[in-house]
Amino acid sequence: MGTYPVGSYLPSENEICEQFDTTRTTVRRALDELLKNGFIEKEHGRGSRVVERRKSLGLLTVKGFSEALDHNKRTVILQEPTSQPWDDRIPFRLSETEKEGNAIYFQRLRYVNGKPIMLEHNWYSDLKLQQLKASEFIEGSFFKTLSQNFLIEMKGSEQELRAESANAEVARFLNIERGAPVLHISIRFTTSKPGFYLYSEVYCNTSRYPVSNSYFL
Amino acid sequence: MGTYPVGSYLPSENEICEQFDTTRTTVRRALDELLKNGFIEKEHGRGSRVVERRKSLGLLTVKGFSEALDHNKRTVILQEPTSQPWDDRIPFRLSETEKEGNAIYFQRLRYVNGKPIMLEHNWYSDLKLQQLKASEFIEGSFFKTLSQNFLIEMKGSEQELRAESANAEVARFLNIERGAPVLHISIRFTTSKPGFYLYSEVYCNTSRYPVSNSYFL
DNA sequence: AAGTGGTCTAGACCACGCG
DNA sequence: GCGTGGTCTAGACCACTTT
Repeated sequence: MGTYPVGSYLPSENEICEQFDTTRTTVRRALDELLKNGFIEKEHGRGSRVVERRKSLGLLTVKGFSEALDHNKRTVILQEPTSQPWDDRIPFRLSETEKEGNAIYFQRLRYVNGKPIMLEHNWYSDLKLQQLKASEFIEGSFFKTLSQNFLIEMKGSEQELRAESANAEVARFLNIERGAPVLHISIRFTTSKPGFYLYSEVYCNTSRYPVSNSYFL
Repeated sequence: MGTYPVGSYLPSENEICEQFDTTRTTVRRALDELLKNGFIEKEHGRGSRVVERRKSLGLLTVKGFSEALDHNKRTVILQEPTSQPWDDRIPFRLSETEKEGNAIYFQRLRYVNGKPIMLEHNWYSDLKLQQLKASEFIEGSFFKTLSQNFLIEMKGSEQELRAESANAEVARFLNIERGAPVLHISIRFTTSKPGFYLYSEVYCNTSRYPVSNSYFL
């Protein structure tokens, strides 16, 4: 085991099989993961080559902000998780069971290289998971906390994207002029816990850092 | 074989195996495709349920505009494919072989329900594929043409998204005010033909129709 | 011809939902 | 307990690239 420089080829799938005493199917699943996250490119008949990792925020992948690379990041909690009624802004249909309870809401502001870049509103059902404290977030990451403390993993997401003019609140937090264009992303995360979803409304200043996405297969 | 209404469950994977005389692996690959395209949801221990197809443009998937559902769509060619130097606007690194030749460029304006929604600039290397005529596009689709006439399939895409203010050109074509927020998407499509990429710069009016995306696994 | 990734068959075991 | 989807082993054949 080791580290492979950008541009070099990984061992062939069959060699990796021997090295880790496993099968092609499993090795290929692992390589597909690397492919999807932009670490390698596969070349039919030639091999799998390490490519330079994409820059920019990588927001659109399910991995979440904390795992985006290559930038100095900081997150400020603007609103501790609190129980309150569901918000009209959520553009996804809530399930009946979700609607029976309240929402746990929290708000964060995320900085990249010292500049406020993303304003984030988050909700989840208080019937499915207790109220957490932001100070308990593992390494500041909500996803890591769900994974390690509750064995809840992200399975996927649906997103709607809009270019909008910043309203007063967004402009204030992102330190931009009112009316400046911001990228508004509505996300519904599905999780490994049945019926448990996370909803996020994100407002993003993309003038310095574009949001990136990759799609494979 | 038949059609399954929204909300109903598909036969189990084992039943599908018998029905089509194939194996779990293959059936699961097919179901994962349906999952990724938002037709079904899988529920561990219960089954796979047909869900209502997502609305909105579905632009961010690799499938392309023509396969987005549920809207009346029309495409107008603003600029026939022509050979010209590569454009500075493309934010992706071009390969050395691409830079040796010119680009084939074409421009399209796409309407949804009678309103202009997307302004699209497209480039590909003239060294890798001949110049096509827009009138030869199969069902108006560039991707279908590549697939059926040249056996070139889309394998994936990288995208960068920005919220911007419409400049004069974009405002004119999208019939919006200058300075209004538009979603700017830069796309690099990878294809099954080695070294052959498609580059698109898309400007999208998202005030009526948000752009949607799904991400699974 | 040999080696690579792409796809497939065949079958095992596990985790989850439900009766 | 049983059927479901999730993951894995083991191995075959094909398409593509390189020597």
